Amino acid sequence: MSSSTDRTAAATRRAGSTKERILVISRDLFARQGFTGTTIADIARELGTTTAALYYHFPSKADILRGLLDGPMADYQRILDSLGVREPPAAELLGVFIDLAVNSRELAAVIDRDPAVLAIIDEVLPMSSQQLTERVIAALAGPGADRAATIRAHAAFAVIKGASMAAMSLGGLDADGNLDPADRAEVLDAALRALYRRG
Amino acid sequence: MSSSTDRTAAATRRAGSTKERILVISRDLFARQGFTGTTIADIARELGTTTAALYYHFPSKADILRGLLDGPMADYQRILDSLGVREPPAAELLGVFIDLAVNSRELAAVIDRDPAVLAIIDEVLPMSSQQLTERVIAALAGPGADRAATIRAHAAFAVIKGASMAAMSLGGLDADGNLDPADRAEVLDAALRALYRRG
DNA sequence: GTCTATACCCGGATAGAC
DNA sequence: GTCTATCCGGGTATAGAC
Repeated sequence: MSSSTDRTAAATRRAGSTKERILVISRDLFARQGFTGTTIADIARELGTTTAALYYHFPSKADILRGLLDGPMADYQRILDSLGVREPPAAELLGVFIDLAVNSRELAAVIDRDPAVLAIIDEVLPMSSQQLTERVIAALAGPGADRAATIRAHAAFAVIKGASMAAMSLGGLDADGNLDPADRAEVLDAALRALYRRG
Repeated sequence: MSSSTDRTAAATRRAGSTKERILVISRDLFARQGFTGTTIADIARELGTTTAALYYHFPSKADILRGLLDGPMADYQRILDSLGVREPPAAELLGVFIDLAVNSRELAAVIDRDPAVLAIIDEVLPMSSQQLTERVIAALAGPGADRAATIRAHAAFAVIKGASMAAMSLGGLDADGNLDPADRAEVLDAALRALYRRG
């Protein structure tokens, strides 16, 4: 939520610049119909212009997606980098990922739903998105994790994604777009229980 | 399976009928590239024929998908129906879903990844696929479940899908395509811990 | 910055011969 | 059952006027 807010005052008119409006509209449509399932005609219609006008602001459909992704991607990258410096406790790391999932909720669904999106991401990323996930799993599973611990790490990660999405669609967001603290705690606890065996 | 199977041993070569080969090839390609990301030409190439030949066996691309889905769909439906008769303990229900996830592993990814697939499914189904999921969540959460219990049910369901996929990609399948019993137990335990609060 | 018009391609599907 | 040839629609993108 830090990187995505550094807009210049000039670029921020009352309703936002056209470029920003396009991003907002696209984010919404991508979330509902997927990236491939959304046409630039859809976006243009919502924007109230023609498709040609869109291309004045963005050189391609893929660039619109990139514009949407680079905020969350930077956040993700920052988390990954911090893992190299110190190993945070699992509870903290899981909490960070809940917040990331909530902040990029419209994109979260799109990302691991559309193979075309994965291709675009991998095009930009230093490492493949699969490697990215593996890095997180490794951090959750801890050093020298055996097969069972790795599976549990995947389980915990799945809880983060699945249960926070569920909480949000159950109406767990306040006016500012933050997850209800009780819901957040519930998700976090479930993830931690999945991660650690009893006893 | 009486009259249709004794039809000319010639039609049933060692590798199976052309129709079956198309299904196998398609399942594979859909899993790797997604449904929308796979073209009829892709399938035809793999099959060693032209696209026109494909249309002798299937009237449309969507029908190929339907051919792949109706097996797992029937399984799913059977589970749903059994819920009406008796409420199985959560551990049993979760176990059933692990096996379903494993048996339809190539399709599992396709199903909740491609919006186009959801549309095709909803076209055939008596209830929407969203309602289907809700039905399972309700069964897992138990009668009179509050908000927190519902979130935990989603968490457990997410573990089933995420962790069994992970176990499989870690090489947890034997020659017969069954999940390693130890892995299965690990996934099931994690799901149960996610579902039930400690104490 | 936005328009009209259109090029261009690709994917699904069909016609009809063999 | 499979082929060649082709249609058709829709989707991205561009040209050029205003």
